[in-house]
Amino acid sequence: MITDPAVIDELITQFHFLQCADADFVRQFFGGTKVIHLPADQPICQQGMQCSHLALVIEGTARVYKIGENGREITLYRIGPGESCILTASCILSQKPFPAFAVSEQPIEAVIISTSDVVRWSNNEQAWRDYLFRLISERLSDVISVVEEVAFRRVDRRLAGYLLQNSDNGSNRMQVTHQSIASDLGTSREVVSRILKDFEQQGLISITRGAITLEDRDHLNDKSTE
Amino acid sequence: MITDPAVIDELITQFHFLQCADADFVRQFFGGTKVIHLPADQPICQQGMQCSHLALVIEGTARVYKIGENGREITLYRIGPGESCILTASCILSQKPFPAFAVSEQPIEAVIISTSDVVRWSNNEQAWRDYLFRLISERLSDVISVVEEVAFRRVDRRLAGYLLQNSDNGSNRMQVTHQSIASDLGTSREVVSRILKDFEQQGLISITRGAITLEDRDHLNDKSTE
DNA sequence: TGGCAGTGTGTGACTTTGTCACATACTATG
DNA sequence: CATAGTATGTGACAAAGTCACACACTGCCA
Repeated sequence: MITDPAVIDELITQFHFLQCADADFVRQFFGGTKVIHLPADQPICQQGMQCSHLALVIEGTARVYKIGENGREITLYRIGPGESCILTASCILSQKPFPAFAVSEQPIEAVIISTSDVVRWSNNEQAWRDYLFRLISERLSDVISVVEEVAFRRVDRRLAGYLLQNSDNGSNRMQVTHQSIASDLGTSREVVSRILKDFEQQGLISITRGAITLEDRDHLNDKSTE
Repeated sequence: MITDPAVIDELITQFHFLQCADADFVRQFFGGTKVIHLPADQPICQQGMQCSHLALVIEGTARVYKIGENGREITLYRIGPGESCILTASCILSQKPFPAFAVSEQPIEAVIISTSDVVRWSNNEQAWRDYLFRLISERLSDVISVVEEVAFRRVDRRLAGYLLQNSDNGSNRMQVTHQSIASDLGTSREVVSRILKDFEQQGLISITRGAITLEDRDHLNDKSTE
């Protein structure tokens, strides 16, 4: 049961379906759910698990990823505020095991919904169902983009794009390890290190332990698209 | 408008949602749709297109794939009888352009549904919405599997598995070009040719122009999992 | 019936990417 | 300030992708 008016307010602004839904559903929603907090770097879902709850993220982010036989990882997509782990929903409704892993990256505040509510609302509440459908469509697009990336684009170009996207546009700095980049891109740490060193020698970035600073966004952009 | 009782019968057996839906919807469905026929190897969707119709496949198959900058292709999934191009539905409902290509492989018989019907039924008819949701969930799983394959598995192993899955289990024969295999796996023709020749020299398969015969399924299976 | 276009396959040289086995360097903490 | 844990560097090699061809098979038409 959620009663804190501040939380209720925040939820209503972040989750559009609560605005579209009828009052009865909204009452049910706040009556049957609760807010949880999760520290950073906690495993959320294990591959093969049966999902017992669905989480709607209010604050923080999670990363959904695959692990290969060799132990390498690749990020499928991230879940941020206003979103939810749609794979979980999909698993609940199709009663299949979760096909990937998920961990919290920043500390997470989320609404927890039981499987029975997920199923019941999916049957009864159009706004809720639209929300799920839209989200899963977006994930499908995301994952298709990942396929395109790994199947066709060279690692150095993907890496250049990655740096541009994930660095603070003002300070041009980002706190990351080569390993974490490799895990996002689905390649190995050594490859990332090599290419980064290349970029550094070309004056595009500078590298320190645990952080990278972009020195020349323009040429990096050329690299990423060339 | 669909009136042929044989077609109606076939549709009802193949599309489960027509059995769950209420009589009124079923009447609407057959009243507002029509059956089309499409020869093999016809483009169905182009990347970037706005989808104007949704097709439910009765007979035949289609291939949904991505094309990379270099012209290489990779198959995301196939659409068979009882299924539909869920990406189309997703595009219709989220009003985004289609993010891939689709072509017919065998000649296709399909039911065509207008976007307005897709949207209206999604709002009103639970059986229909469940059908779409289940299908899109499956596609998401499919595409996640593709990511896993291309990101982590070696091409020779993937190819061995591909041969086992796509050959006739009785005759052990399959009619394919190396190029078409490459396009499914997301690699290049040369790589496929080289590995196939390897397999042939090991006595696992025999190769003729446009066809492959499996000679030793057991060892091929070892190859695919080793 | 021989030539010819279109399609399918083979090959070698080279680049890029992934793997393995290390060495080295930085950082926090007791 | 020693040391364990984490982060990065490196060289040798294997796997995969690219490029520029050569060559072979098939169907068709003059």
